[in-house]
Amino acid sequence: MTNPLDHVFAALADPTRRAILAMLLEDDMAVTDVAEPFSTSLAAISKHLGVLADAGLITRERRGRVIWCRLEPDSLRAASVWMQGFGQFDPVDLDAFERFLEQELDATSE
Amino acid sequence: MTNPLDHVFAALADPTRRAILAMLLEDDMAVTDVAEPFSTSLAAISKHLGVLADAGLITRERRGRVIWCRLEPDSLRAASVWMQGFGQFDPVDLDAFERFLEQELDATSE
DNA sequence: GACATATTCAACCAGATGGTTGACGATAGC
DNA sequence: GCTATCGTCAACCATCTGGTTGAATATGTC
Repeated sequence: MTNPLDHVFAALADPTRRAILAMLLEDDMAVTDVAEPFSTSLAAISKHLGVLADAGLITRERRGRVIWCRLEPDSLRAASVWMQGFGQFDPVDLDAFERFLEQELDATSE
Repeated sequence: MTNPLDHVFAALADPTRRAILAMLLEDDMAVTDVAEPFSTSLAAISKHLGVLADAGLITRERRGRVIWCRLEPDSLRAASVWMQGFGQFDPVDLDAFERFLEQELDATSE
């Protein structure tokens, strides 16, 4: 009834969550470390991580006291295929991608 | 403050709106014709079209009594670049895209 | 001008969303 | 066992969202 794409796109619609994904692109992170650069509460970030996990965009694994978050890029495949089908865009332009990430991270820290 | 990507992804998060975009992929359409296959009210579809227009995904042009809706695929480019940057996915797989569209349109008519 | 068609607007409603704070459960270290 | 740390849960709040219905606006036709 609810399409997986619903959850993926809804998860991506929030700038905080996109910033979190960008951070996880670098490396796996503990929840506390994910929350550190944001001015919102840890509980709010925990909720965001829940939304990302429900969409399949990340997985969380407890190791001792710490819960590690890992990006699951394959979960974006369906959504990416959907969008490419509309635009028939050029192949991956990583320079443009870098620019977007910087722009978004700047906006986050404002 | 609000990123354009926010609006694009939020617009794509709704299955009715994705179905509308798929319909417009075929050809430009009048608002009434867009609404026809859906069981919701015309006013609801009009709101969806407003969301899509705000995100830049469609444009609307009045010609006489009728307002024509046109897909603006270029507006997906930024979002597509963002996603491809994460997944480094294969180039466009149009077969997979067709399957998604069919799946979504089936779900819409249920 | 009167009427029909096409579309939006306004007011409303129920439910989701993103945020907060404070309490709670789980684990590590002393 | 006590205590500090990591993270979630629960309750609450304001705002957004997707839907409705009925009125309003704009255009075409007679």
